[in-house]
Amino acid sequence: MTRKRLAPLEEARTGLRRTQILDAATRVFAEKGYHRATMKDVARTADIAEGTIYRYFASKTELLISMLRHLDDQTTQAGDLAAGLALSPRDLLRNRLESDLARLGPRFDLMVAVLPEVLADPSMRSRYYERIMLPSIDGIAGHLAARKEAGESGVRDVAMAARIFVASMLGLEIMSVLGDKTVRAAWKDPAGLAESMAQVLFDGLQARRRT
Amino acid sequence: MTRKRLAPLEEARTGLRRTQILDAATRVFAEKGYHRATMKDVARTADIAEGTIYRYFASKTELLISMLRHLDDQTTQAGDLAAGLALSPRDLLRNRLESDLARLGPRFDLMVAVLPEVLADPSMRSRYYERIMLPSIDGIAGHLAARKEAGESGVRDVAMAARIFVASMLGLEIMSVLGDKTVRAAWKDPAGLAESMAQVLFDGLQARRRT
Amino acid sequence: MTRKRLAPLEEARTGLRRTQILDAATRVFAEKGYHRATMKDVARTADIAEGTIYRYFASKTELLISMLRHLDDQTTQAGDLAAGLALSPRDLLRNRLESDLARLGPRFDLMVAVLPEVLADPSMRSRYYERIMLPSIDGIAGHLAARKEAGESGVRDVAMAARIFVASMLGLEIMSVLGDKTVRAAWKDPAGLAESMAQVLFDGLQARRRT
Amino acid sequence: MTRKRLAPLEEARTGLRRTQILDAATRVFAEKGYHRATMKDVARTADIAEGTIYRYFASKTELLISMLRHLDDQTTQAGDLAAGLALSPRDLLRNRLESDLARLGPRFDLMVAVLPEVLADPSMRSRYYERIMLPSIDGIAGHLAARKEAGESGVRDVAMAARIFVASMLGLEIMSVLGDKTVRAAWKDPAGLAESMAQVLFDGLQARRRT
DNA sequence: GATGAATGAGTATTCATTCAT
DNA sequence: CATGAATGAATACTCATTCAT
Repeated sequence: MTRKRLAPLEEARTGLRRTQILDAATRVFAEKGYHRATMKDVARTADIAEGTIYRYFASKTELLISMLRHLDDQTTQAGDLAAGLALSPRDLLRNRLESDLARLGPRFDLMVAVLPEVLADPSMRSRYYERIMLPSIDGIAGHLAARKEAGESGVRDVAMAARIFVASMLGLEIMSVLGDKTVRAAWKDPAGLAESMAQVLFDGLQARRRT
Repeated sequence: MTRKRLAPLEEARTGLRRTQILDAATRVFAEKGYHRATMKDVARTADIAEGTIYRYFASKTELLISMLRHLDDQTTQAGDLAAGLALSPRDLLRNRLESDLARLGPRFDLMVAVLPEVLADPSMRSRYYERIMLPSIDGIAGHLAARKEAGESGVRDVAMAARIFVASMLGLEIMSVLGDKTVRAAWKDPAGLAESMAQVLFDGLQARRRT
Repeated sequence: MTRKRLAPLEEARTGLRRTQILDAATRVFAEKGYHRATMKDVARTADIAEGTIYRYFASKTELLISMLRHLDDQTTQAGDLAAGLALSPRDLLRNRLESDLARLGPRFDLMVAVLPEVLADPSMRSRYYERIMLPSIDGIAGHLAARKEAGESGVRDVAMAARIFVASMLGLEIMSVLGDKTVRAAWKDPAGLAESMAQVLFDGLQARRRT
Repeated sequence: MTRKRLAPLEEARTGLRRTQILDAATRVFAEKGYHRATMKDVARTADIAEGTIYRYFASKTELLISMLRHLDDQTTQAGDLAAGLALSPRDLLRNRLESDLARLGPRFDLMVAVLPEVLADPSMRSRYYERIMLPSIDGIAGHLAARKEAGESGVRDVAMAARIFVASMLGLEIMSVLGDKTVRAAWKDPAGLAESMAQVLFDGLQARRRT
């Protein structure tokens, strides 16, 4: 009863704490890597006591999974955004890229923090793949298929094309993490990057450009 | 002294042991992740005693760095191979892809073993980037620039295009690690994958296909 | 001051709360053991907040000591009860057993909760021994001595006999805690158990039975 | 291969280490109680490093269980010793007591170390009961039954009588742990204690003594 | 050289206790 | 008075590394 009555207040406070901890963890994991980062580091960064973390997250792993869920949510939202639109492939590409890039502020650190451990831990790979990567791929594949039927795209293997598309985004993110200055600079000019990728991915590398 | 006198024999033996250990480490790191894998795991897999590893590698980190150097060497060799050829962009793409795919047997596990930890550890990121990724990028950028000058390619931003190219390869590898069946299947048919990528990356996604 | 003025009301309320907490602690300690039981467990069982416990008991240890004092009081009362009676040894035995068994409802859990920790903690052993066990022993020894003088008992070593008597009761309680079904069943029929013990302890195990 | 060949030497060393650790743990657990004793305490007492313990025992719990097994073995051996003999109940009693007391040197500390935790932990109660207590009880009950058939004992409820017998031993041990000087002194004179118990348990407390 | 037992620093996690509301 | 969120000391356990054999 009392528990339910104070719910809104409590929930707000709980949410804040969770966010506070998640943010700290994101920063620390991104900086030192999941394993090298200690719970003490996270606590210190969040400016709370070690024990407090465990009131909000059952374990270090749970912390990581919650971070994954964040990525998850954002991906879902992005997918929904693009879902209703009937864009040309080129515009889909642009739209997609710009929205991806827009979400990058929060997402980038999150990716850096989460991805290495996801790649390293077999049990997390499938989780990440199914909840985050596959929805992205399927969303794009759906669009491509629609455009192809409408005769606006000549791609033969839609499934593979969508994968190449997503792969190039992921690859660029990793390249950025690795410190490539060209990519990092491009990242700061979403429209420009979108155009570059559109050019390569859409027009291809051949001489005859789209007019 | 003694070291020098027995050099050939010793070196051969030493090389074998090192390879044996490195192979074991690659397998174990790829499977469980660098941190979750213990030196005991590596020793067991290499079928030697724990202490023996330390006769060939100063530390666990050193083991990882040696694995990085392997990737390094292979990349360099591959770069050299392609360096002399004056291919059309499309053929460069194909050539590159097929050679990459050909090196995949040994390289794939190595990537899986090494990449997550490279991404996680700031001090390794630059090492990996400069020794492995940048040479790849530069090699491709050089070709593209040459082709562009020869009027065979209409790419505007050569640096970025090369990065997108490399990024898509990297992204596909990661996707494969994550368990994507489509990519894994494609991986087994190098020529087909090369063609798919050539189509997307070279011809682009637009309606008018190159014929 | 305020404390004194509201004394009766407060005391009553305080007593209730204390009892409520003590009961909960008894149940929880008996079930999970003193160390495995957390203050949270106790609070939850008592249906109050964790912090509240500390208004009535200074610490977890204090809680245990208070439980000991309960056992203490009951033992003293029981001793007093039997003190005035001039029973035959056999009737003393029976009387004693039945009163012990009668007090078992509350005492049994208390014993289970308290004894293991008492045995484990050197500083509590003497406390328990002097306040609870020794009075029991002395009470019985006194009776035996009186009966012996009256020529009604042939026990040589009264002190030891009393100890064996008390030890067998204690041993049976422990056996019951350990799950022995025979003892547990006997426990439910106090008169029967008293008779069994009387037979063994009083008549002994030899062939010639008292009739 | 090599593993098997060095077995005898290794086994001896392993056995020594195990004993060394078990002894230290026994001492420390008996002195401070299982929970208050830290693995560091055990290591320090055994004069080894903390980590070494874990080469021989998987966990602190495992250490305790191994101690239980020791009690177990001793009980079994004792049971076997008495098994073949066809003693009168009184001599059985004596025999039993003396052998129990003889085993007390090693067993006493072990009991003190193990019993409190056994009583406190529900999951260990049954283990202790079934492996240690029940065999003792059954051994004695068997003898009593045999004697009863031979007309040498008039006990009605053999099962209960055996339990009372074992209970009194257990109770005395606990009393000794609690610091009772009379029992401790008696403990040092096994024959005397056996006689006292024989007198109480066998002849009973009544006036008419066995002639 | 090879071995693997021993080491002990390092860490996630628990839980009695405190104190602002 | 009651609450329960916050605290941080305490501790079991792991694992890279060493070194006597």
